[in-house]
Amino acid sequence: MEYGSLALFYDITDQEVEAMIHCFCMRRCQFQTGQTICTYGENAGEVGVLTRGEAELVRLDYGGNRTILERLETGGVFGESLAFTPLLGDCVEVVSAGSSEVLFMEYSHIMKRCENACTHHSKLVQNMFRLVTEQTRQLSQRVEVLSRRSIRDKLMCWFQLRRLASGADSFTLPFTLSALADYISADRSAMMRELKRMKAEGLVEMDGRRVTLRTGEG
Amino acid sequence: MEYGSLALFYDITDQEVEAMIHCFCMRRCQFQTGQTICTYGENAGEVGVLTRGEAELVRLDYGGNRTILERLETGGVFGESLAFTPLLGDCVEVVSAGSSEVLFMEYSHIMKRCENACTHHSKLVQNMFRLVTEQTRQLSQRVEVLSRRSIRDKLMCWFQLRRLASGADSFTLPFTLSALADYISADRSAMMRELKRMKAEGLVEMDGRRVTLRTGEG
DNA sequence: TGAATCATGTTGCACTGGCAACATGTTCCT
DNA sequence: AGGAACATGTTGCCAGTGCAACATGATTCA
Repeated sequence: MEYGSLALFYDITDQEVEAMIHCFCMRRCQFQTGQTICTYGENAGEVGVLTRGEAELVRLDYGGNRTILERLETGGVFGESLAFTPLLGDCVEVVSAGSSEVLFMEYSHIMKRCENACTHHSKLVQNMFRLVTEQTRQLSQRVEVLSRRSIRDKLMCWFQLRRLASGADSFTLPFTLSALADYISADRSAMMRELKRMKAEGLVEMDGRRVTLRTGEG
Repeated sequence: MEYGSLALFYDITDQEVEAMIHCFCMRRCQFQTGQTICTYGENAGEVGVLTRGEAELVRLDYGGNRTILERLETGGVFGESLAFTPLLGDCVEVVSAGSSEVLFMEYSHIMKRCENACTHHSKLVQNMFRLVTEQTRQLSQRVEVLSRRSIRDKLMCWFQLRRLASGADSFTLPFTLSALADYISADRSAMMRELKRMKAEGLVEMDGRRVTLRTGEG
């Protein structure tokens, strides 16, 4: 097992990780498609790392609607203490997409300074920090987009963020148009309509999921 | 100076903080009302702590609109590496509200493990971690609210989060109704209209900024 | 290969909510 | 006390958007 490729264990040797697994009493578990990896509300003090496979952070609200809050790739971390507080009546859980493997650990164990002040321990904390910071960045970008009033403004805002990230006026959507509608929290058909208008006005060009912005730095 | 009361320095003695100030080459600065404490884009590697006073994280977009992204109290931390990436053409800055004092430090200094593996250093990292985690929670709540389609749903979602936080069906708005409209990213007058309807339907009661929810755990 | 499921694309209709333009109450500053 | 600046409250108008209900192409699975 190469742990080094996982962001959480960056700059920590596999031996050190093995030592921590033992020292922190981490649990390693396997999951299959559709299996619930964890349910928020239970084991709130636990943090998980996806060491293999993919998973989805989904919410089931009391009306039965299913929302994908986040898609987790290998290396992704999750845990109630890290982010989402479910609304009363809602249920948030991490579900395995395909076969996956997860390493569970106690949040308090990570944060508590251990007696022997091991180097890898503080590296772990720093890595965790980097991951949470990155998530914060993602979230504030989403807030940025969602706080626009119109579908057009939301799209333009998001496109500009993508352009900034890609460094070029052309970039490829990282997910489907339906998912984009979810992301900007708009009706899909209304979004399609607006996209069509924007294309007609020459604001953007689109070829499948390839987007080209035709605006100055607005 | 009692640093212990600041969340960033929790569980670190004032002597240790003083030592770190020296060791990390932190800069201490004073500001008056309206003075710019820092501008995102410059000194991206710096983190600041508000050791006295209050400040606002504001955005000026290219159209000249001014948005308050966050209000910082004493103990608040800010820094580009922690959150917001300004859109191209936008300008994000921290502005002092009243007289304030700020301690600046290098992000890399905090994260880099120092040679002498000092205890207070890793405590600092842990505290910083807690702060960022808390911010993540705030942001995901805001996303939660903003992703609702209608003003009514946004309000109800936010009210329910407040209820959850306060533990009672009654709670007081932490800011003005105008600011609430900004928070849910809706037109103020439209929000007032919707609030009136909700009151008429008996969903909520309002007396000034005192809100009472009249619903089961929806 | 056929069926099922999903993504994309389109349109009509109804209504929400953004905008502008007010009035009044409250707070704060000089 | 007078006035500026702000918070609250209200209304008419209508563009934009959500919703429902389709059609068609793409992908997946048995």
